[in-house]
Amino acid sequence: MANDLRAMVERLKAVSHPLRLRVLALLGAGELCVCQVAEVLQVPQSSVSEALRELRRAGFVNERKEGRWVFVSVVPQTGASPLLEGILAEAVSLVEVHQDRERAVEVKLLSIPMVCCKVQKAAKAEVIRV
Amino acid sequence: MANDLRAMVERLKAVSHPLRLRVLALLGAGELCVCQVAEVLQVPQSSVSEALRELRRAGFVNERKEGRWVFVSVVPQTGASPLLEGILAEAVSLVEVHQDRERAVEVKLLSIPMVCCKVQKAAKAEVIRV
DNA sequence: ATGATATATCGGAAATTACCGAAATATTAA
DNA sequence: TTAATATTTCGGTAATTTCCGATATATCAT
Repeated sequence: MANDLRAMVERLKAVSHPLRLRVLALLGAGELCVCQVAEVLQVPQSSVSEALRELRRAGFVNERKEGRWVFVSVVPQTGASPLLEGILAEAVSLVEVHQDRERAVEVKLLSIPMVCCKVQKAAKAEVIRV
Repeated sequence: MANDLRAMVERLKAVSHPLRLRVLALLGAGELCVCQVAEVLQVPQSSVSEALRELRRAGFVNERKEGRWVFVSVVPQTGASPLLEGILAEAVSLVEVHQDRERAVEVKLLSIPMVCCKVQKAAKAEVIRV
């Protein structure tokens, strides 16, 4: 990615969004698959997918395919990006981020990813049925 | 300002904009008045004013009134904002920012601020006349 | 007072972005 | 194969943001 002002603005835009910043901050605590992120944050999976696309475009996250799952993580910190460091450092002090990370631990203990999308769909159906 | 995720997103939005990021990075090299910023960056003065309003709202810049001039500067770095530090650290490596800062030195040597708005208006009139 | 300069706000059309359900694609299991 | 699950892309309206000229306000000089 070009090292010019426009490119930096695009990177900033990528995190100037509640969901995208939440996702990045969540991944700061460790790798997750897309469906786990959706389950932790309780948002539509398509929204998570779109958020991750932007974060990838901005060079903040990597992906790793494993079967039908896509695991995403923050790019390794080589000290090459003061911006990313600053964002993560500031984000970890936010209560929402702390809560999301606690919830991620629960989700992982519940032997998800195998069932998390299923869980989301069931929950949605429940809402409709009631 | 509240220390929640929404507030951090608002701060990020404030710099997710070419002009606003340029202004912040320019002020990182030292205090200037509004008209000097407009002269250095060669943009309408109202645009600079609006950019500064957002940067002030985000808590990135301070203002100091002196007569009819408003001098603006980056808030003192107390290490309390890793985000601001990261933004400035990343911005100083951009060629555009380097050029803007060099131009700021010229503008200050030309005994501006007293005449910089006048200069801008004259330049605009010139364009219209030709 | 009048004029000149600096700054802020306003208007409002154009461009951009957000949002999420639905549909498409991919991989695995039975 | 068919079914189930995970992910991405699409559609399309609503909401937001951008941009800058014009206008308003403030301060200083004469």
